Amino acid sequence: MRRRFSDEALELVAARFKLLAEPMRLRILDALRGGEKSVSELVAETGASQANVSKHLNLLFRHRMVSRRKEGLNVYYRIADPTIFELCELVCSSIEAELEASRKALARRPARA
Amino acid sequence: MRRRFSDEALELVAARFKLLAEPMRLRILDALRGGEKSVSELVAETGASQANVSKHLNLLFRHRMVSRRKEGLNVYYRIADPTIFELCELVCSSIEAELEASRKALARRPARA
DNA sequence: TGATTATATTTCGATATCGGAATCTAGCGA
DNA sequence: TCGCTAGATTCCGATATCGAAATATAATCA
Repeated sequence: MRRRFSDEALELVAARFKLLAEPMRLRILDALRGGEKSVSELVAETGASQANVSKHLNLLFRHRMVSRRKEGLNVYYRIADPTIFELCELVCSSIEAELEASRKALARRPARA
Repeated sequence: MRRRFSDEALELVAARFKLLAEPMRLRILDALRGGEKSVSELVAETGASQANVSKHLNLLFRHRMVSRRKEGLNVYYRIADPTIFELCELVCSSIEAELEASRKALARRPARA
């Protein structure tokens, strides 16, 4: 039981991953890729309800993944942590590798059962 | 609602992140950093129950994050997807940045309230 | 074959979190 | 001041998943 990481450290890392473990949050983050957007724009772009988008944005904000700026009635959100996209790219290539492996495993199956 | 990613693609990416969003799985993966280990070794090293370790390993295996080798009564697991560690390093530095930002925010508070 | 050991699987209760619906709040304009 | 609009918050039911406990399976050995 010799441990490289403390429980708290692991909790922090896991919490970070958990933020990205939600399709809708990923969609929101992707929508922000091009620059800041208001909540309504994000609602329009994601197809989710306003309440939902707002909740997700708040969560991301509390973890400093996005930052925000108020202008009149609107609130504009933008990506605060650019490592997000590196993470997603790594995961994407990892998934491609996994799918490719699955494909090959299927192809390796005896031609005539 | 112009979308860069399909729903399925986002589900896949989110599922991948979800795998890493569990402290115990991170601990197991970290234990495998040095090379393959048997289930009992992992149980000893993580302090979790055998059933739990087994379940986590199975989940990781089904997603091809680890692979395994049977030898007699033992089953040896090893990391199959090395991008895991890159992911964790990115997240760690991102967390450090977040904590540093929080620290500075605190320090910026008026000296005498 | 029967016992033992390593691992896997199933069941279960507790907990977390998503999305929907309704409501609240703040800022702007008439 | 009133009403409208953008966004935030609260409450709720449904669903997922963790860990614990018990049990099952499989490989080895006596």
